[in-house]
This record gives sequence, structure tokens and C-alpha cells, in this order.
Amino acid sequence: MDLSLMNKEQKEAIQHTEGPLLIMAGAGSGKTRVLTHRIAYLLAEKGVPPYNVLAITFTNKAAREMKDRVHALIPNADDAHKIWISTFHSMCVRILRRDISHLGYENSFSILDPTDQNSVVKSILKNRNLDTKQHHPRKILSYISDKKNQLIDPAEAMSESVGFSDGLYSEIYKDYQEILYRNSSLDFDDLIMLTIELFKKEPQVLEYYQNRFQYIHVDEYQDTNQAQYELVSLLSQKYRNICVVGDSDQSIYKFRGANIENILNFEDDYPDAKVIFLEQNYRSTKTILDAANAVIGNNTSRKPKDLRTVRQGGKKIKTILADSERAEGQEILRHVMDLSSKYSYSDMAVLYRANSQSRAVEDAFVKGSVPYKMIGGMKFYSRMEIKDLMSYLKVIQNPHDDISFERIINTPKRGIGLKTVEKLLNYGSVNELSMYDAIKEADFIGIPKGAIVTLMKLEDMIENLRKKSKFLSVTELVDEVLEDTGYISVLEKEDTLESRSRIENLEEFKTVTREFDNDNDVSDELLFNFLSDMALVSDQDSVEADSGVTLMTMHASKGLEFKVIFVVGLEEGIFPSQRVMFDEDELEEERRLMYVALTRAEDQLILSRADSRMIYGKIESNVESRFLKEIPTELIDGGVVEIDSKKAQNPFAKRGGRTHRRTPTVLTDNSGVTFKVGDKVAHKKFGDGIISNIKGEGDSKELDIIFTKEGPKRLLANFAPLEKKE
DNA sequence: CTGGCTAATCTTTTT
DNA sequence: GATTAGCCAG
Repeated sequence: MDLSLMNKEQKEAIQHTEGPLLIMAGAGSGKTRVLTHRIAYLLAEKGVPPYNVLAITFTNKAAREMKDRVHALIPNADDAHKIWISTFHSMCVRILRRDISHLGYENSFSILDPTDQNSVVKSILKNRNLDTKQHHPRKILSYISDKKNQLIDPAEAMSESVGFSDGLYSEIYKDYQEILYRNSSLDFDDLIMLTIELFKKEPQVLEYYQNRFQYIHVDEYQDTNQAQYELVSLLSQKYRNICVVGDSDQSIYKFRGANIENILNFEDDYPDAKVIFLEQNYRSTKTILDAANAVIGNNTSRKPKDLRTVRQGGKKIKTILADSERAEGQEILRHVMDLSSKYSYSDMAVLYRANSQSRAVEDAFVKGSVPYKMIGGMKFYSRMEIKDLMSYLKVIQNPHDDISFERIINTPKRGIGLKTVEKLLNYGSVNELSMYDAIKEADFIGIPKGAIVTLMKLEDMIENLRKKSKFLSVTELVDEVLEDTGYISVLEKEDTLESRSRIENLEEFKTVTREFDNDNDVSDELLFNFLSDMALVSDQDSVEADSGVTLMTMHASKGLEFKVIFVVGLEEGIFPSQRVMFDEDELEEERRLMYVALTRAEDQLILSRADSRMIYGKIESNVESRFLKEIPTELIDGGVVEIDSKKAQNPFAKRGGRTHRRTPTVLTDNSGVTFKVGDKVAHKKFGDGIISNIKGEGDSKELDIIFTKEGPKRLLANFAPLEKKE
């Protein structure tokens, strides 16, 4: 095994295979490389069988990447396949599918997504005659999640509750858990909690996995919560070959239960632990690291470390001060265009604190015709039409899934109202029947004749689809569902911008099913396996290798790297966010987020803020973020702001006589062209159109153009790739 | 029961 | 400002 390209600490980490090991890996220190090589080393040099190795990550993406990289290092593909490399959640699903019956759940349990959870809580509130305004479902759900992450069951929560609302929440928690149990449904937190419960209740099951996983790796250990910590401890108890990797300075998920103490106390948990520091950064220039180190140095509760880089010097950090968030977007656009002579779009990323901030940047990019891809934000899988379709599939798989059935019982509209649903639910809960079975006895419940006929038809249809599901591919089944239910025809009839986009999304969904169909043969289990897979997929995973500037939250950027990083909205109240400004602990977490953002950059950092911006429809003014002030001034390109905003009037103006910049072909400079209303134009991407309106002056002059094919768009006159016709 | 209106809430971050 | 939930009239 060739380790000659590794530094001393990396080699040490790879070769220290026995006993507990803590790797404190600074940003950009090559920790994934170390982990993958360590796994390969275990197999190749230590003769460890592949099925004895486990590696746990947080995201599917990280798991996939690690798998790919391990496979590349291991000659035998079959061996590589036997290594468990998965997320906490999918690992637990695998374990529970096998043995959850010990806890009374069906092995075919379904997994709830946040929307489902929300409707469960709402129905509980309704049953208890409680107002959703007084008791926010979100708050209750985060209470429940909190308890589960701490492995506190409803009974315990109840007994230790203090005060009225705490007591009430614990009772709702109890209801919630009972409903899930009756539906054989698990939420994300259950996956972890119930695995632990299973291990504790059935020691032989735990022992099986302890023997199986003799070498355990946990990535991003600083992000583990109490339950995950417990799970890892249980699994590693017997062989104690536990290797955890993390960086306490990059702990940014406290809000969802991550406990930074887990990594800080590792040496207390395992007094014989070997600790290795990876402090050699291979990613960023010295300027960038100096800035990041200076910022994070303001955190008091941390273990100081000394992150170094081989990349001396580097471009100074640019700052942007814009008037408004709109102007900020335009400034970003200018810089992106400017830099696109040297970098490709996919080398650049724009990071923000909250998804809502993407808007202004997107607008600017659209108008300037800069390609971009957004991570997160408007989530594909939480779109109505996708959720409806998934609910149909879930009901076909398991008609007793009340949560999904309730969603589709009147979708598309078939005249089943709230009253009927309520009656079915009530009758069902009294007689311990699912809604689906309750329909069969609808005559006794006092449901109108017409509704009964409709419901019978619905059941017929579902039964039919279910039969078909046994011999159709998922894609074919989806087509049948959309057809038989009339879902598509309703959308087609509607024929609005919105309905057309919904149809497009459903088509897009079929690319997902096709992919699945390619890897899986038609069988009785096909639909079940598909649904099980889908439950753990998130929008975060679909980071394609497409070209284009990446737009995402700073949270989503963890683990990634780009040549050029823009951080926008560096204002007090935005970042750090208003709600954490007066809590020292949370402020430190926010500062770690800044640290994560800065350390994503390889070559160049551009930090921006706006004098005022629109928040909740009101214009508000915020002062410079403290994080910006924490960067030593000598690292910042001082004169740039003024000079650049003048020069940037025309991004193609020669700068200071230097002519080394090559004009990228995709970009256009229309500043010499006069457009008037009624002019016919041709756009590189959108095709032919006619100018319907013009407003603004100079670089912010905008054209409203009605395109023959693509409809109306608003574009920046000077930058859009337009050609005047005739 | 449906569709349209008003009001409230939203902006943290996610498996 | 925009989406969404809840309310009310038809």
C-alpha cells in the first residue's frame, strides 16, 4: 500500500488500526483521504475481512463519495461491496428491517418525513381540542426530537416534566409515539433511538453487530448527538477499535442536537485513546487561512490548534459594500463575470446564512445569464405533486398507512370532505381499524351514499394498482398511478404555468424511478425497496457535477471546496443571525459557521454586505458583521470597493492597462447597443423575442422581452447574450 | 364540499 | 414579499 504521498500524521492515523483513535482533522487536511486509505490499509495490510469494517457518515453524499474512493483503492470490487459505508440513518434502517419485530413494529415499517410528522402532531392537537396557534406544531416536534435524541421515552418525559406546557408536550409526545406505533411508522429520530432500544432489549442482536463491526469509523464526529453517541459506544464496546474523525471548530449542528462534548470528551471516554492532529491544510492560501484562524480565535471555549498551509501568500480578500440586496446581487454578478475569464463557473460558490437570501443573487444571475445551481431551498421532494405521488405509492404498498391514505383520499378532488375523513378516523380508532378497512364498514358510520360509492371505487383502483405493482417496474407503476387516478389529466386541464411545472416535476421524478429500475429487477419487493430507499434521500444529495455557480447555505457547504467563495449578507442581525446575538454559546456556533464558510475557499474570498435590505417586506439597515471586523485588515484588499464598482460599470473595460484577461465567449457586452421597445432580438438560450419594456439606466438597465418559446423574461440590457435583429 | 379570501408567519441551518 | 393555513360564503 503506497503511503508515500501522506504526511507523517496522516500515515500515523492510517496505520494506527487497533484501539480507540481520535483524529482531529482541521479544514482541508485531507481527512477523507485518510479515512479511505485507512480502510484500504485494514484490508490490504492487516487482512481484515471487508465485512468487519463499518464507516458512518452523516450525509448520503459523503457516504457515496467515500464508497467511490474506497472502491478505487481496493482491487476486488466484491470485497469493496461488503464494507458497510453508510449514514447513521440508513445503517439503522438496515438493522431494524431485520429485527425490529422484537419491539413490536412491522419489519416493513415506513419512514415519516417532516411533513407527515407535522400532520400527525396537528391531528393530535385537534383531537385534544388544542389551538395550533397557541401550540406550534414545529415547537412540539422539536421538543419530541430533542427527547428522542436524548433517548428519553414519553413516560420518562412525563415524569420529569416541569410546568404546564412541558407536561402537555410530554403527553402529546406519548400520543405521537402511539400513533406512529399503530401505523408501524418511524421518524428519523426513531431510527436511531429504536436501534438502541433493540440493542438493549436483545443483547444477542447487539452482539451480532459487535462481532460484525470490529473496525468502526465515524466521520464528522463533532456533529453526533447523544443518541448517535450511545449507538457508536454500544457497537464499539466489545472490540474497541473505534476511529472518530472531526473538527470541533466545524461543529455547526447544535440546533438539531449535535453535542460538541462528544468529541471534546473522547479522551475521557477512552483514556487509552490515541490522538492525532491533522493540521496541515492542502486547500487554502495563507491569506484565507489567516483570516479563518483569526476569526475562530475569538471563540473562547475551544481547543486551540494551529492550521498551516503550504500555499504561501495568495490573493487578498475582497469586500463588497452595496446599497441594497439587489445591488449586492449585481456586484456578485460582476465579480463572477470578471472571474469567469480565469475560473469556470463551477469553481465558484455563493454562500449565505439562510435560503431566503438566495433570491437576490439568483435574480442577478438570471438577468446576467450566468448559469447557476442551487442546493436546498425549494425542495424537490417536498413539492406537493411529488408528495402526492409518493403517498399513492405508499398506500399501494401498504393500504393501512393512514397518514399517506389521508393525503390521497381526496387528491385529486373526488368529493370526499373533512367530515367523511373524520368519521373514518374515529371509527377506525375505536375499532382498531385503518381508514382503509373502515371504508369496508362505511355503511354503519353514517357516511353519505355518494361518498361510499366514491370510496369503494378508490379502493378498487388501489387494489388494481397493487396487483400491477407486482409485475411492473416502478416507472411503469408511476405512469399507471398518474393515469388511473386522473392526477395528470386534472393538471393538464388546469393548464397554468403552475400546473405545467408540476407535470414537469412528475416527469423529473421518473428519471429517479428509471435509475432505480435500472439497478433493480421487477419483483414482489420492488416497490417496497424503492420506498425504503426514497425515505432517506434528500435534496442535498443531488449536487450534480453540472457547470454553473453553486448557490447554497453555509451549512450545506461543509465538506466542499471551491476556488472562489463568495459570502453574502455579512451584517449584524443577518450573520450572526438576530436570534443568537445575545447568547454567547450560540454566537460561538455562528462563528464556527463563518469559519466553515471561509475555509471552503482555495484561492479567493469575496465577502459582501448591503447597507440595507428587505426583510419581511420591510427595508432594514444593519451594521457590518462582527465576523467581518474580526478579519485582520492587512488581509483585506482595501481599495477594491470603490475602484471596482466604477470599473465594473463595464466588466470588459481594461483594468489598469493589463490585458492578460481573456474575454470568455459566453459573455456579452451590449453597452454600445441601443435597444428600444418593439425591437426584435435573439437570445442565445431563449431564442427569438420582442422587447416589450425598458427600464433603468446604465448597467442596471433592464429589458422585458417576450420570447416566442419561453415567454416573458426580464434581462439586464448590457450583459444578456442578446443580438438585435435587422 | 369547494374555492376564494384574509391573516399570520416566515428566515436558520437537515438526516 | 410570499407562502400558507384557516375562515367563510356559496
